[in-house]
Amino acid sequence: MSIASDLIRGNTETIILARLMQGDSYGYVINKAILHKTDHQFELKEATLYTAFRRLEESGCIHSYWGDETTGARRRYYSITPLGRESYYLRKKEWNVAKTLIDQLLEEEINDE
Amino acid sequence: MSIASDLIRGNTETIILARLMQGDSYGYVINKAILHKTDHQFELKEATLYTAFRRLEESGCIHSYWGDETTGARRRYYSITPLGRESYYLRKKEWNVAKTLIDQLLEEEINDE
DNA sequence: AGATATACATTGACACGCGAAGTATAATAC
DNA sequence: GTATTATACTTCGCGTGTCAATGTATATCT
Repeated sequence: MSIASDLIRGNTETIILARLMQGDSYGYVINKAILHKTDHQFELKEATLYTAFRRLEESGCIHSYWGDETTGARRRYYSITPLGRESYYLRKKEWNVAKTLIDQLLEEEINDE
Repeated sequence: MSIASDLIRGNTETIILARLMQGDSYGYVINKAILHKTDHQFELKEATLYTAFRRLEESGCIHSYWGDETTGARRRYYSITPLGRESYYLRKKEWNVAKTLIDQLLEEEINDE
């Protein structure tokens, strides 16, 4: 059972930020890490990943620079900014609030009064 | 702190189904119930609610009929179908899986290897 | 030489949430 | 008696995020 797009929506950026909290990295590796961490149950699609990077950079949450690889394909590295860290904590808090509310609303209670 | 649109996305239909698991009801009351259940922290916007009803009916998860009120505004009642019940359980399962995966991915682990 | 893995980018379609505006009836206030 | 508020549903159009598809480019493996 794969995870529906509409359910990760609103979390992709936070997922990326979480990864960058551990240190600078780049798209391909971040995606592989997500795949690995979820036992291949979930992956961000490339287009989704790279457009999320754009948004995060535009909003000042991350900063990018080209790696100095002398071999292999070029890599665009990303590092999280102070604003990004702040945003990460806030988003996590929001997620936890939302999670609780949704759990509450999905209950099939027999009587709620 | 209100709940972001992108975070409830994918759950609105399940929320409605959860309400209808308790018995037939209509839009206005369902919305008030949600508001009440979450201590006014969350409500489905009218447009969202009613378009979700449309989708659910189109997909055969719910069935609607006009109430026979002799006074007040007309009410369109909804009842959940067997398919709707099935769908409700499935969506809840999916939500729980997604929740776990997302929680896992949002962890700011110091070392994951 | 051809296939596969690495690595990033862009376009266009699609779906959902929602602000805004509208319709209609009944109850309450002044 | 009319103005406001609550009840109740509907539709239009915009914004945003996901993703399939396609393309570019390099290195390694067979």
